[in-house]
Amino acid sequence: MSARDRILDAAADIMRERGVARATTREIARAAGYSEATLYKNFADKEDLIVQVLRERMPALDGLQPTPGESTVEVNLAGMASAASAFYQRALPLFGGLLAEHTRIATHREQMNRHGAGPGRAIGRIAEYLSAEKELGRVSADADLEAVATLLDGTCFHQAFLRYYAAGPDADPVPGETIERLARTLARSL
Amino acid sequence: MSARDRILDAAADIMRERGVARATTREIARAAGYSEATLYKNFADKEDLIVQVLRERMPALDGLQPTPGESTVEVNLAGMASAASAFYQRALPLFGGLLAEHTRIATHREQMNRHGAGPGRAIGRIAEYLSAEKELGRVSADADLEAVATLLDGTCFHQAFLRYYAAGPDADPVPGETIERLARTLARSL
DNA sequence: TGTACATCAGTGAACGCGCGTTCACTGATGTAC
DNA sequence: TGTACATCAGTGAACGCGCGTTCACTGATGTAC
Repeated sequence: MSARDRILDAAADIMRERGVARATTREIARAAGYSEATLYKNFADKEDLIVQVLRERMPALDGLQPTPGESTVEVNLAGMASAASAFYQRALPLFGGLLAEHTRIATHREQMNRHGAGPGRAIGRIAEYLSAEKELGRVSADADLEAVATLLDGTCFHQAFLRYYAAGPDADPVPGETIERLARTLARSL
Repeated sequence: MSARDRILDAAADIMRERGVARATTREIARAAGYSEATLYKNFADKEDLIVQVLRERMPALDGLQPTPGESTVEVNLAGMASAASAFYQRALPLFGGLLAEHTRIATHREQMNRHGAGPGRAIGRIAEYLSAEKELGRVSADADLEAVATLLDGTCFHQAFLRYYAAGPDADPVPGETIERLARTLARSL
Protein backbone atom coordinates (compact mmCIF):
# COMPACT_ATOMS: atom_id res chain seq x y z
CA MET A 1 0.00 0.00 0.00
CA SER A 2 1.52 3.26 -1.12
CA ALA A 3 2.15 6.27 1.10
CA ARG A 4 -0.44 8.13 -0.93
CA ASP A 5 -3.09 5.52 -0.13
CA ARG A 6 -2.22 5.43 3.54
CA ILE A 7 -2.48 9.19 3.72
CA LEU A 8 -5.82 9.20 1.91
CA ASP A 9 -7.14 6.59 4.33
CA ALA A 10 -5.95 8.51 7.36
CA ALA A 11 -7.37 11.76 6.01
CA ALA A 12 -10.76 10.16 5.34
CA ASP A 13 -10.79 8.69 8.86
CA ILE A 14 -9.97 11.97 10.53
CA MET A 15 -12.33 14.01 8.39
CA ARG A 16 -15.08 11.55 9.25
CA GLU A 17 -14.38 11.40 12.96
CA ARG A 18 -13.26 14.87 13.89
CA GLY A 19 -14.71 16.91 11.03
CA VAL A 20 -12.99 18.63 8.16
CA ALA A 21 -12.23 21.77 10.18
CA ARG A 22 -10.19 19.80 12.72
CA ALA A 23 -8.38 17.68 10.16
CA THR A 24 -4.88 19.18 10.13
CA THR A 25 -2.01 18.08 7.94
CA ARG A 26 -0.02 17.29 11.08
CA GLU A 27 -2.60 14.94 12.46
CA ILE A 28 -3.29 13.29 9.12
CA ALA A 29 0.40 12.66 8.50
CA ARG A 30 0.85 11.35 12.03
CA ALA A 31 -2.12 8.99 11.71
CA ALA A 32 -0.79 7.72 8.39
CA GLY A 33 2.65 7.09 9.91
CA TYR A 34 4.51 9.63 7.74
CA SER A 35 5.94 13.09 8.10
CA GLU A 36 4.07 16.12 6.85
CA ALA A 37 6.79 16.57 4.25
CA THR A 38 5.82 13.23 2.72
CA LEU A 39 2.23 14.36 2.61
CA TYR A 40 3.35 17.34 0.56
CA LYS A 41 5.36 15.11 -1.74
CA ASN A 42 2.12 13.33 -2.63
CA PHE A 43 -0.35 16.20 -2.67
CA ALA A 44 0.07 19.71 -4.01
CA ASP A 45 -1.55 21.28 -0.97
CA LYS A 46 -4.22 20.63 1.62
CA GLU A 47 -6.99 21.56 -0.77
CA ASP A 48 -5.71 18.95 -3.20
CA LEU A 49 -5.63 16.32 -0.46
CA ILE A 50 -9.22 17.03 0.52
CA VAL A 51 -10.42 16.94 -3.07
CA GLN A 52 -8.70 13.60 -3.62
CA VAL A 53 -10.25 12.18 -0.45
CA LEU A 54 -13.69 13.24 -1.64
CA ARG A 55 -13.04 11.71 -5.06
CA GLU A 56 -11.38 8.48 -4.04
CA ARG A 57 -12.77 7.72 -0.59
CA MET A 58 -16.39 8.78 -1.06
CA PRO A 59 -18.57 5.73 -0.32
CA ALA A 60 -20.32 4.15 -3.29
CA LEU A 61 -24.02 4.55 -3.92
CA ASP A 62 -25.00 0.93 -4.46
CA GLY A 63 -28.24 -1.00 -4.33
CA LEU A 64 -30.29 1.55 -6.21
CA GLN A 65 -31.16 -0.71 -9.15
CA PRO A 66 -33.90 -3.18 -8.33
CA THR A 67 -35.15 -5.32 -11.22
CA PRO A 68 -38.39 -3.86 -12.57
CA GLY A 69 -41.22 -6.38 -12.42
CA GLU A 70 -39.74 -8.32 -9.53
CA SER A 71 -41.06 -8.32 -5.97
CA THR A 72 -43.46 -5.42 -5.37
CA VAL A 73 -42.96 -1.77 -6.19
CA GLU A 74 -43.35 -0.91 -2.53
CA VAL A 75 -40.65 -3.33 -1.46
CA ASN A 76 -38.35 -2.06 -4.18
CA LEU A 77 -38.92 1.52 -3.08
CA ALA A 78 -38.01 0.52 0.45
CA GLY A 79 -34.85 -1.17 -0.80
CA MET A 80 -33.76 1.93 -2.66
CA ALA A 81 -34.57 4.11 0.34
CA SER A 82 -32.47 1.89 2.54
CA ALA A 83 -29.52 2.06 0.14
CA ALA A 84 -29.79 5.81 -0.32
CA SER A 85 -30.04 6.63 3.37
CA ALA A 86 -27.11 4.33 4.18
CA PHE A 87 -25.08 6.08 1.50
CA TYR A 88 -25.93 9.51 2.82
CA GLN A 89 -25.07 8.47 6.34
CA ARG A 90 -21.61 7.44 5.23
CA ALA A 91 -21.11 10.36 2.88
CA LEU A 92 -22.33 13.23 5.07
CA PRO A 93 -19.43 13.28 7.55
CA LEU A 94 -16.99 13.63 4.66
CA PHE A 95 -19.10 15.86 2.55
CA GLY A 96 -20.81 18.01 5.16
CA GLY A 97 -17.74 19.94 6.14
CA LEU A 98 -17.73 21.56 2.72
CA LEU A 99 -20.68 23.64 3.75
CA ALA A 100 -18.46 25.72 5.98
CA GLU A 101 -16.82 27.38 2.98
CA HIS A 102 -18.55 28.48 -0.15
CA THR A 103 -15.43 28.58 -2.25
CA ARG A 104 -14.75 24.98 -1.40
CA ILE A 105 -18.30 24.02 -2.32
CA ALA A 106 -17.73 25.53 -5.76
CA THR A 107 -14.51 23.59 -6.30
CA HIS A 108 -16.12 20.38 -5.20
CA ARG A 109 -19.18 20.95 -7.35
CA GLU A 110 -17.06 21.27 -10.47
CA GLN A 111 -15.16 18.11 -9.59
CA MET A 112 -18.42 16.23 -9.11
CA ASN A 113 -19.99 17.56 -12.29
CA ARG A 114 -16.98 16.52 -14.33
CA HIS A 115 -17.12 13.16 -12.58
CA GLY A 116 -20.84 12.73 -13.34
CA ALA A 117 -21.63 12.35 -9.67
CA GLY A 118 -22.83 14.84 -7.08
CA PRO A 119 -25.92 15.01 -4.95
CA GLY A 120 -29.28 14.50 -6.58
CA ARG A 121 -27.91 11.76 -8.78
CA ALA A 122 -30.04 9.21 -6.94
CA ILE A 123 -33.23 10.94 -8.04
CA GLY A 124 -32.54 10.10 -11.67
CA ARG A 125 -31.91 6.44 -10.90
CA ILE A 126 -35.05 6.07 -8.85
CA ALA A 127 -37.11 7.75 -11.57
CA GLU A 128 -35.60 5.40 -14.15
CA TYR A 129 -36.65 2.39 -12.15
CA LEU A 130 -40.19 3.75 -11.73
CA SER A 131 -40.38 4.50 -15.41
CA ALA A 132 -39.58 0.87 -16.19
CA GLU A 133 -42.33 -0.22 -13.81
CA LYS A 134 -44.72 2.09 -15.61
CA GLU A 135 -43.91 0.31 -18.88
CA LEU A 136 -44.86 -2.90 -17.13
CA GLY A 137 -48.10 -1.39 -15.92
CA ARG A 138 -47.21 -1.83 -12.24
CA VAL A 139 -47.63 1.87 -11.45
CA SER A 140 -50.50 4.02 -12.61
CA ALA A 141 -50.09 5.95 -15.82
CA ASP A 142 -50.77 9.37 -14.35
CA ALA A 143 -48.35 9.20 -11.42
CA ASP A 144 -45.62 11.87 -11.29
CA LEU A 145 -42.58 9.61 -11.17
CA GLU A 146 -40.08 12.42 -10.97
CA ALA A 147 -41.89 13.82 -7.94
CA VAL A 148 -41.97 10.42 -6.24
CA ALA A 149 -38.24 9.98 -6.83
CA THR A 150 -37.57 13.47 -5.48
CA LEU A 151 -39.61 12.76 -2.36
CA LEU A 152 -37.90 9.45 -1.71
CA ASP A 153 -34.34 10.66 -2.22
CA GLY A 154 -34.89 13.94 -0.42
CA THR A 155 -36.36 12.27 2.61
CA CYS A 156 -33.52 9.75 2.78
CA PHE A 157 -31.03 12.61 2.69
CA HIS A 158 -32.89 14.42 5.42
CA GLN A 159 -33.19 11.34 7.61
CA ALA A 160 -29.47 10.74 7.27
CA PHE A 161 -28.81 14.36 8.11
CA LEU A 162 -31.02 14.26 11.21
CA ARG A 163 -29.25 11.18 12.50
CA TYR A 164 -25.83 12.66 11.80
CA TYR A 165 -26.85 15.82 13.58
CA ALA A 166 -28.23 13.93 16.55
CA ALA A 167 -25.61 11.22 16.98
CA GLY A 168 -22.54 12.05 14.92
CA PRO A 169 -20.66 9.99 12.35
CA ASP A 170 -21.39 6.65 14.02
CA ALA A 171 -25.16 7.06 14.24
CA ASP A 172 -27.38 3.99 13.87
CA PRO A 173 -28.92 3.40 10.45
CA VAL A 174 -32.40 4.70 9.71
CA PRO A 175 -34.75 2.07 11.19
CA GLY A 176 -36.37 -0.37 8.77
CA GLU A 177 -39.80 0.53 10.07
CA THR A 178 -39.34 4.20 9.16
CA ILE A 179 -38.22 3.26 5.69
CA GLU A 180 -41.14 0.91 5.19
CA ARG A 181 -43.64 3.55 6.22
CA LEU A 182 -42.14 6.02 3.76
CA ALA A 183 -42.20 3.47 0.95
CA ARG A 184 -45.78 2.44 1.76
CA THR A 185 -46.96 6.02 1.76
CA LEU A 186 -45.26 6.81 -1.54
CA ALA A 187 -46.59 3.60 -3.08
CA ARG A 188 -50.12 4.83 -2.37
CA SER A 189 -49.55 7.70 -4.78
CA LEU A 190 -48.38 5.44 -7.60
CA MET B 1 -28.63 50.04 17.86
CA SER B 2 -26.11 48.60 20.28
CA ALA B 3 -22.61 47.50 19.37
CA ARG B 4 -23.66 44.00 20.26
CA ASP B 5 -26.49 44.07 17.71
CA ARG B 6 -24.31 45.54 15.02
CA ILE B 7 -21.72 42.85 15.59
CA LEU B 8 -24.35 40.10 15.50
CA ASP B 9 -25.68 41.49 12.21
CA ALA B 10 -22.23 41.70 10.67
CA ALA B 11 -21.38 38.20 11.85
CA ALA B 12 -24.59 36.78 10.40
CA ASP B 13 -23.92 38.51 7.08
CA ILE B 14 -20.39 37.25 6.82
CA MET B 15 -21.25 33.74 7.94
CA ARG B 16 -23.98 33.66 5.32
CA GLU B 17 -21.90 35.08 2.50
CA ARG B 18 -18.43 33.70 3.05
CA GLY B 19 -19.17 30.69 5.20
CA VAL B 20 -18.47 30.06 8.86
CA ALA B 21 -14.90 28.93 8.24
CA ARG B 22 -13.96 32.25 6.63
CA ALA B 23 -15.76 34.37 9.20
CA THR B 24 -12.88 35.78 11.27
CA THR B 25 -13.22 38.05 14.27
CA ARG B 26 -11.19 40.69 12.42
CA GLU B 27 -13.51 40.80 9.46
CA ILE B 28 -16.65 40.69 11.56
CA ALA B 29 -15.46 43.56 13.74
CA ARG B 30 -14.41 45.54 10.70
CA ALA B 31 -17.77 45.01 8.96
CA ALA B 32 -19.58 46.06 12.13
CA GLY B 33 -17.46 49.21 12.38
CA TYR B 34 -15.79 48.32 15.69
CA SER B 35 -12.45 47.04 16.85
CA GLU B 36 -11.91 43.42 17.68
CA ALA B 37 -11.44 44.43 21.29
CA THR B 38 -15.03 45.68 21.36
CA LEU B 39 -16.18 42.38 19.97
CA TYR B 40 -14.51 40.70 22.92
CA LYS B 41 -16.15 43.11 25.34
CA ASN B 42 -19.52 41.86 24.10
CA PHE B 43 -18.83 38.16 23.61
CA ALA B 44 -16.81 35.78 25.71
CA ASP B 45 -15.07 34.24 22.71
CA LYS B 46 -15.66 33.40 19.08
CA GLU B 47 -17.65 30.29 19.97
CA ASP B 48 -19.98 32.43 22.06
CA LEU B 49 -20.43 34.89 19.19
CA ILE B 50 -21.35 32.09 16.77
CA VAL B 51 -23.79 30.53 19.21
CA GLN B 52 -25.50 33.89 19.76
CA VAL B 53 -25.75 34.47 16.01
CA LEU B 54 -27.39 31.08 15.59
CA ARG B 55 -29.78 31.81 18.43
CA GLU B 56 -30.68 35.39 17.64
CA ARG B 57 -30.25 35.69 13.89
CA MET B 58 -31.64 32.35 12.76
CA PRO B 59 -34.55 33.06 10.40
CA ALA B 60 -38.01 32.27 11.67
CA LEU B 61 -39.99 29.28 10.47
CA ASP B 62 -43.29 30.96 9.62
CA GLY B 63 -46.27 30.05 7.48
CA LEU B 64 -46.48 26.46 8.58
CA GLN B 65 -49.95 26.71 10.12
CA PRO B 66 -52.71 26.67 7.50
CA THR B 67 -56.28 26.62 8.82
CA PRO B 68 -57.62 23.06 8.69
CA GLY B 69 -60.77 22.86 6.58
CA GLU B 70 -59.92 25.86 4.44
CA SER B 71 -58.86 25.73 0.80
CA THR B 72 -57.78 22.21 -0.20
CA VAL B 73 -55.37 19.90 1.55
CA GLU B 74 -53.17 19.87 -1.53
CA VAL B 75 -52.92 23.65 -1.62
CA ASN B 76 -52.19 23.76 2.09
CA LEU B 77 -49.46 21.17 1.69
CA ALA B 78 -47.92 23.29 -1.05
CA GLY B 79 -48.06 26.36 1.17
CA MET B 80 -46.27 24.59 3.98
CA ALA B 81 -43.68 23.22 1.56
CA SER B 82 -43.05 26.69 0.25
CA ALA B 83 -42.58 28.08 3.76
CA ALA B 84 -40.35 25.23 4.86
CA SER B 85 -38.08 25.33 1.83
CA ALA B 86 -37.74 29.12 2.07
CA PHE B 87 -36.81 28.74 5.72
CA TYR B 88 -34.20 26.09 4.97
CA GLN B 89 -32.74 28.20 2.20
CA ARG B 90 -32.20 31.06 4.60
CA ALA B 91 -31.05 28.88 7.49
CA LEU B 92 -28.65 26.57 5.70
CA PRO B 93 -25.87 29.10 5.04
CA LEU B 94 -25.77 29.93 8.74
CA PHE B 95 -26.35 26.46 9.99
CA GLY B 96 -24.48 24.38 7.43
CA GLY B 97 -21.05 25.42 8.56
CA LEU B 98 -21.57 23.57 11.80
CA LEU B 99 -21.16 20.30 9.97
CA ALA B 100 -17.46 20.95 9.63
CA GLU B 101 -16.93 20.30 13.33
CA HIS B 102 -18.61 17.62 15.35
CA THR B 103 -17.93 19.24 18.68
CA ARG B 104 -19.66 22.39 17.50
CA ILE B 105 -22.66 20.35 16.32
CA ALA B 106 -22.98 18.97 19.83
CA THR B 107 -22.92 22.41 21.43
CA HIS B 108 -25.46 23.71 18.99
CA ARG B 109 -27.72 20.71 19.42
CA GLU B 110 -27.91 21.27 23.17
CA GLN B 111 -28.70 24.95 22.65
CA MET B 112 -31.47 24.05 20.24
CA ASN B 113 -32.93 21.36 22.44
CA ARG B 114 -33.09 23.70 25.40
CA HIS B 115 -34.64 26.27 23.10
CA GLY B 116 -37.26 23.81 21.81
CA ALA B 117 -36.14 24.37 18.23
CA GLY B 118 -33.75 22.42 16.04
CA PRO B 119 -34.19 20.62 12.75
CA GLY B 120 -37.11 18.27 12.34
CA ARG B 121 -39.40 20.58 14.23
CA ALA B 122 -41.38 21.25 11.06
CA ILE B 123 -42.38 17.59 10.81
CA GLY B 124 -44.40 17.83 13.99
CA ARG B 125 -46.23 20.92 12.85
CA ILE B 126 -47.13 19.45 9.48
CA ALA B 127 -48.36 16.27 11.11
CA GLU B 128 -50.50 18.33 13.50
CA TYR B 129 -52.17 20.09 10.62
CA LEU B 130 -52.84 16.80 8.82
CA SER B 131 -54.23 15.32 11.98
CA ALA B 132 -56.75 18.18 12.20
CA GLU B 133 -57.75 17.55 8.60
CA LYS B 134 -58.27 13.90 9.44
CA GLU B 135 -60.70 14.93 12.17
CA LEU B 136 -62.57 16.87 9.50
CA GLY B 137 -62.60 13.86 7.21
CA ARG B 138 -60.62 15.60 4.50
CA VAL B 139 -57.87 12.98 4.48
CA SER B 140 -58.47 9.24 4.49
CA ALA B 141 -58.49 7.49 7.84
CA ASP B 142 -55.75 5.01 7.03
CA ALA B 143 -53.16 7.49 5.75
CA ASP B 144 -49.81 7.60 7.59
CA LEU B 145 -49.74 11.28 8.49
CA GLU B 146 -46.38 11.14 10.20
CA ALA B 147 -44.85 9.62 7.09
CA VAL B 148 -46.41 12.26 4.85
CA ALA B 149 -45.07 15.03 7.09
CA THR B 150 -41.62 13.42 7.08
CA LEU B 151 -41.64 13.19 3.29
CA LEU B 152 -42.74 16.79 2.84
CA ASP B 153 -40.30 18.32 5.29
CA GLY B 154 -37.39 16.12 4.27
CA THR B 155 -37.84 16.93 0.61
CA CYS B 156 -38.02 20.66 1.32
CA PHE B 157 -34.80 20.41 3.25
CA HIS B 158 -33.14 18.50 0.45
CA GLN B 159 -34.35 20.88 -2.23
CA ALA B 160 -33.02 23.81 -0.24
CA PHE B 161 -29.74 21.98 0.19
CA LEU B 162 -29.42 21.22 -3.52
CA ARG B 163 -30.00 24.84 -4.44
CA TYR B 164 -27.53 26.05 -1.83
CA TYR B 165 -24.99 23.58 -3.11
CA ALA B 166 -25.56 24.60 -6.72
CA ALA B 167 -25.87 28.36 -6.41
CA GLY B 168 -24.71 29.47 -2.98
CA PRO B 169 -26.44 31.58 -0.35
CA ASP B 170 -28.33 33.73 -2.88
CA ALA B 171 -29.90 30.89 -4.82
CA ASP B 172 -33.37 31.35 -6.28
CA PRO B 173 -36.26 29.90 -4.30
CA VAL B 174 -37.53 26.42 -5.09
CA PRO B 175 -39.88 26.92 -8.10
CA GLY B 176 -43.60 26.91 -7.43
CA GLU B 177 -44.11 24.20 -10.00
CA THR B 178 -41.76 21.83 -8.20
CA ILE B 179 -43.55 22.46 -4.93
CA GLU B 180 -46.95 21.91 -6.48
CA ARG B 181 -45.91 18.62 -7.99
CA LEU B 182 -44.62 17.42 -4.64
CA ALA B 183 -47.83 18.49 -2.90
CA ARG B 184 -50.00 16.88 -5.56
CA THR B 185 -48.12 13.62 -5.34
CA LEU B 186 -48.31 13.51 -1.56
CA ALA B 187 -52.00 14.42 -1.64
CA ARG B 188 -52.63 11.28 -3.70
CA SER B 189 -51.53 9.18 -0.76
CA LEU B 190 -53.89 10.89 1.66
C1' DT C 1 -20.76 76.27 39.22
C1' DG C 2 -16.75 73.92 39.67
C1' DT C 3 -14.02 70.02 41.04
C1' DA C 4 -12.77 65.28 41.82
C1' DC C 5 -13.74 60.87 40.93
C1' DA C 6 -16.17 56.63 38.93
C1' DT C 7 -17.94 54.32 35.03
C1' DC C 8 -17.95 52.71 30.69
C1' DA C 9 -17.72 52.20 25.47
C1' DG C 10 -14.19 51.75 22.73
C1' DT C 11 -9.25 51.21 20.70
C1' DG C 12 -4.23 50.28 18.80
C1' DA C 13 -0.97 47.36 19.25
C1' DA C 14 0.89 43.43 20.47
C1' DC C 15 1.17 38.32 21.82
C1' DG C 16 1.29 33.53 21.07
C1' DC C 17 -0.24 29.49 19.07
C1' DG C 18 -1.46 26.48 15.44
C1' DC C 19 -1.21 25.32 11.03
C1' DG C 20 0.12 24.96 6.13
C1' DT C 21 4.18 24.80 3.74
C1' DT C 22 9.14 24.41 2.44
C1' DC C 23 14.12 23.52 2.79
C1' DA C 24 18.21 21.16 3.12
C1' DC C 25 19.35 16.80 4.04
C1' DT C 26 19.75 11.29 4.59
C1' DG C 27 19.81 6.55 3.46
C1' DA C 28 18.38 2.97 0.58
C1' DT C 29 17.97 1.12 -3.98
C1' DG C 30 18.86 0.85 -8.71
C1' DT C 31 22.17 1.09 -12.72
C1' DA C 32 26.14 1.73 -15.99
C1' DC C 33 30.60 0.27 -16.86
C1' DT D 1 32.96 -7.55 -8.24
C1' DG D 2 33.58 -3.08 -7.28
C1' DT D 3 32.95 1.77 -7.98
C1' DA D 4 30.68 6.02 -9.10
C1' DC D 5 26.64 8.19 -9.81
C1' DA D 6 21.45 8.94 -10.27
C1' DT D 7 17.00 8.39 -8.31
C1' DC D 8 13.76 8.48 -4.99
C1' DA D 9 10.97 7.85 -0.59
C1' DG D 10 11.16 10.02 3.33
C1' DT D 11 12.40 13.38 7.30
C1' DG D 12 13.45 17.07 11.17
C1' DA D 13 13.33 21.44 11.75
C1' DA D 14 12.15 25.70 10.74
C1' DC D 15 9.37 29.64 8.63
C1' DG D 16 5.72 32.83 8.23
C1' DC D 17 1.12 34.04 8.28
C1' DG D 18 -3.40 34.43 10.06
C1' DC D 19 -6.21 34.38 13.65
C1' DG D 20 -8.18 34.48 18.35
C1' DT D 21 -7.33 36.89 22.31
C1' DT D 22 -5.65 40.33 25.71
C1' DC D 23 -3.49 44.49 27.66
C1' DA D 24 -2.84 49.02 28.86
C1' DC D 25 -4.83 52.98 27.66
C1' DT D 26 -8.20 57.13 26.13
C1' DG D 27 -12.01 60.15 26.04
C1' DA D 28 -16.66 60.94 26.96
C1' DT D 29 -20.36 60.92 30.21
C1' DG D 30 -22.44 60.65 34.58
C1' DT D 31 -22.45 61.90 39.66
C1' DA D 32 -21.50 63.50 44.49
C1' DC D 33 -20.57 67.43 47.08
